[in-house]
Amino acid sequence: MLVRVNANPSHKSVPTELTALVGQTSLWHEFKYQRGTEVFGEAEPAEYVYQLRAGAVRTYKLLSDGRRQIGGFHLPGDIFGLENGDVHRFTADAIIDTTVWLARRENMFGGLTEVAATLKLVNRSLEHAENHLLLLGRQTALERTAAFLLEMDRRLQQPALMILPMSRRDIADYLGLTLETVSRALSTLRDRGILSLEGKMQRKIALHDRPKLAGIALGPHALPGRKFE
Amino acid sequence: MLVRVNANPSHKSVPTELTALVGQTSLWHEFKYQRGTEVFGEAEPAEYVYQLRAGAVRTYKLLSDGRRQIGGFHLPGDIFGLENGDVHRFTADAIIDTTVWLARRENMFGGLTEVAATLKLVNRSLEHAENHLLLLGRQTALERTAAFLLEMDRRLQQPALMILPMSRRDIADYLGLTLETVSRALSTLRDRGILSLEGKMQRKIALHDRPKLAGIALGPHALPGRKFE
DNA sequence: CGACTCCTTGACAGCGTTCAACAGTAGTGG
DNA sequence: CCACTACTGTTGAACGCTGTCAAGGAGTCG
Repeated sequence: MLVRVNANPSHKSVPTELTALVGQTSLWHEFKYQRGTEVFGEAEPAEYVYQLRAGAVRTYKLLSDGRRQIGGFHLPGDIFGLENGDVHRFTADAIIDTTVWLARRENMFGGLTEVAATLKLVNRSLEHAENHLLLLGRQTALERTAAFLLEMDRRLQQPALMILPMSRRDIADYLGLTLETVSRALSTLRDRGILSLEGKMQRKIALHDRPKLAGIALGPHALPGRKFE
Repeated sequence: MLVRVNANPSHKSVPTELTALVGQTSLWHEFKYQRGTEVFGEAEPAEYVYQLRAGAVRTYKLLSDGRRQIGGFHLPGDIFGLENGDVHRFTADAIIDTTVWLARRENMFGGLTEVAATLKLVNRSLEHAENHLLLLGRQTALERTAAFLLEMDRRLQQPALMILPMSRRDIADYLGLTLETVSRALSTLRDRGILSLEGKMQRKIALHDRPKLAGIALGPHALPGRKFE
């Protein structure tokens, strides 16, 4: 039997946003990063804008003793590296083998369309960060895990089988938890029949009850008929 | 004996930013909010830009069961209400009696200078949110409290005596803690000689050892000579 | 096959929450 | 001016969620 697995990345790219940022397509170059390698580092000058073609990227901050907070994951179609201003405020590296298109930021002339397109992207990042704040500050481990799954599900266009590129540790560092707690939360959701963990490495997840998952993500008092983004 | 208490607000206003956003000064109007009243609500259309003249404002999100996450505090000189896009993603209300200058956003013509000034402000909000993420996701109660004090100290221009407008509950909801934990953390810092809590309502704080406080905020492995923003 | 990584699960500990009591202050109205 | 109430903040005690430590299985790679 055939099931839809994740989504076709090419459908997600938004050419309008690209051309608004850097007019000529010819200024974009393809580049590949091996799994685990750094795309850019925190505090480095932000020279390029990236659009992810294939693979996955995580952006994070580190504390001096190694604690890590992942700010977000970038999936095919996403534009990133721009939401940082002139200097990167995060480190970005490839979770799996990754292909990007990149353009020098100096090729952006600072015209109205470019600044407006940048504003739109930065604003989107801000909105994501704001939701992330509520998650980290005020939600339980189970709620965070449910919210993470729903976010990935939405961004992968609700595939029948979701293939996560990131490890349990990555998820934990995104959710402000430990990998053990994430693992336990996923097991709990499995035991409740909301999802099933498939495949040998357990990175394939099938969601069986999205409404119930959303109910968990929104907290105990969220009514069944409630809408969510 | 006289000590410097907080800072003179008027020195903080940045006329350049204001005029870049809305050219004519005449388009700004003064408005007052009583302590506890709402400036704007989440999901409302963002009609105005605000500059805080006096008082203090908190912006926050609520979960359906009442859990609250404060995204930030606005102090005299700050511009806010713009970092939300077309629709407010936070509720904002006055912590104490507050005076603002406001201008209709429709008076912003979307020209290059205005969009560029907006981008700068939104980018600043994003940077703040990103640091907040690390705080909420990966720092302990004592570290969060130390970081909060340093942020306020910096924004009030390191006064000899810091007068906080917000309650322990507000601080807790900003730091993702309970008010009891914040109170205990402050007592711990007092017992260590890093600060003293003064005044009847304990909202006056004098910092005695900023380097040590910074050492706590950055985590156990931060070396003494380390730089911080 | 051996070394390594990734994930799950169990047992236990601890940090922060919850529940509670108490004191001091502000606000209100008589 | 005082009584009354509501609010704010501190502190103590016990609980519980999540972290820590540990073991074991399963997959991958050379």
